[in-house]
Amino acid sequence: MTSADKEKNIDFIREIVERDIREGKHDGRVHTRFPPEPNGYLHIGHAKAICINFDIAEEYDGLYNLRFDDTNPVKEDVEYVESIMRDIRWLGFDWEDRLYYASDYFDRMYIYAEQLIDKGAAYVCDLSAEEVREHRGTLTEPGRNSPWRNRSIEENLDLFRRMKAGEFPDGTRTLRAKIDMASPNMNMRDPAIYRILRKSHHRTGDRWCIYPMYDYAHCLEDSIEGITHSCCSIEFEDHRPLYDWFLDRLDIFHPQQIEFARLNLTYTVMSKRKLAMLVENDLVSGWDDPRMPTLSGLRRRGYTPEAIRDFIGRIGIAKRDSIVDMALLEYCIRDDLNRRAPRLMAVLDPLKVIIKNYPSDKSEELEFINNPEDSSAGSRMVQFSRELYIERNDFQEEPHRKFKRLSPGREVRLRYAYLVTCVDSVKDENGNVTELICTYDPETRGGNTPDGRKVKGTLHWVSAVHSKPAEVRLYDRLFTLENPLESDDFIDTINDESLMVINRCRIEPSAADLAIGEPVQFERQGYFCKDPDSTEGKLVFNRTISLRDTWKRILKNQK
RNA sequence: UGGGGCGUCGUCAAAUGGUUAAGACGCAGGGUUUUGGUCCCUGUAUUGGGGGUUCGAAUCCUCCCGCCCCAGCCA
Repeated sequence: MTSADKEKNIDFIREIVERDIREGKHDGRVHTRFPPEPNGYLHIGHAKAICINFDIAEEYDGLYNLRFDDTNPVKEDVEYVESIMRDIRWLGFDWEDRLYYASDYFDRMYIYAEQLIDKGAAYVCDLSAEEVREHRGTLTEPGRNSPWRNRSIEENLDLFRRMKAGEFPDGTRTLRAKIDMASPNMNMRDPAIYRILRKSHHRTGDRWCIYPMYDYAHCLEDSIEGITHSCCSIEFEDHRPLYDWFLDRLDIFHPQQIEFARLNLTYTVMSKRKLAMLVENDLVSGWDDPRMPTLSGLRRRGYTPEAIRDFIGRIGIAKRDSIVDMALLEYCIRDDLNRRAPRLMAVLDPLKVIIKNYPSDKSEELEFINNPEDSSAGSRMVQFSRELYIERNDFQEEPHRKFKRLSPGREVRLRYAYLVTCVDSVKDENGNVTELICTYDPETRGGNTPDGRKVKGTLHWVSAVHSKPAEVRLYDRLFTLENPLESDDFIDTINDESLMVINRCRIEPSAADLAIGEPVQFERQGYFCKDPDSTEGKLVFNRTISLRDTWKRILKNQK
């Protein structure tokens, strides 16, 4: 692609970045960061933030940092820092040696806080949390100044040092920025910048008993790292004046905070709290349940990083609230997997087929194409024999008008094998078909017709003796509502059929050799991958996504 | 009812006063096909509402309406 062909439409953030480069701001340097708090697992909403920050840095020859924003030891844990790093690497990003922790800067932040006090821009406040709230005012009424607001610099310095030294109990004092208790922006009403908190930190242990607050810490972290563009989600928009205030007061390197809308997806929820609720109430099997929008869940489900990044690229970046259609994500994973997933035959709901005129002591190898979309994927040999399984719903005793598959007297193709005709069926006492009797045409080996005759249907199949049993887990959307939050209680809208386990599946033997998570297409059905629950003797597959199903649509449109 | 932000196809989302208002997904129809898959083709909006400025407005002004965020010693 030449530069003239390049897509001209860029998002507003890239526009800002390009303008800054053009104008030589920060010497044309671009440096971004992704700053998760290590207090939970990453979801696809985080993937958007990661891609925005990291892709932009890459596109403009810049750098990106991974930084853990670990300023609140109450909620944080190393377990999360590990899972976060694993997920980001899985997405395909490499922060090289630029891994940072807010806690690495605690000393510098403390020094900056003393500077703020020195400048008369911060004070130690003895109000309780409750009293602070009372003084803050409301959305429509201004707040009142703290009685401690006009302490001398010396007293503030002394008190702040003693806070650090551990002389005061938790919660008894805070360091506050001295801004404006009447500001229409609540964030500017003398926000707390340090609190006393005796809680062991996962990295600094018990070295500190005071911890900086987000608004104070975050701009400093960005500044210290020389971040040029600090892209965050939109709820921080009215924190930006505070972000700027600290940096201006301290007169240090000043990054630009830019806000964008968070990602929402239909038929799921994205808040950490709500996802946690699903886990805690055993509504899902864990954070990596394949129905979860977490990166670990999507990974286990069989989503690829390429599909997720493609998706993020397609949804664009803007500031308005939106709910992206899950169908777009599904399109992206199908599109990716169609190109790369090798094909396999698997029968989910087996119906026995006897090929009457095929010798019972015979079997033969037939050549199957591994991926029609990728000739380099080659072919494989698959065993054919007298007794086979086909999909139960590929047979209709009294076929629907548009049904193209097997029915009494009709000839269809068994993919890559032979044309067969159904001549009889065996039923149980309830009248259910338990077995089909067919004949095959030996002239049609490979599924070709030397006489040029056409058949409408082509079915997948497995050989009864050669195939292996498997458990298959079919997933559907976790919620029945496009927007579960429109319900009084989103839990009520959980889809009872979001997980369907089927146990008597039969699968082509080579499936046993697949690695955990390796994507495959079960022909005519969908994309699947082996679940970590698989053992030596038991194959377990997750359905990542079904193939598009126009047959289902034909039936639906008829109703 | 204070402040901040946002309203363009069913869903995302371009358009930066002059285009028939991009594109993608979805949906509908058709073609190809040894996967009812893939692929290909066709169709699918006058921009929240009213006034105004202008030769010309989704873009500018104005009034209204609607949605989101903010009253943690969370991030």
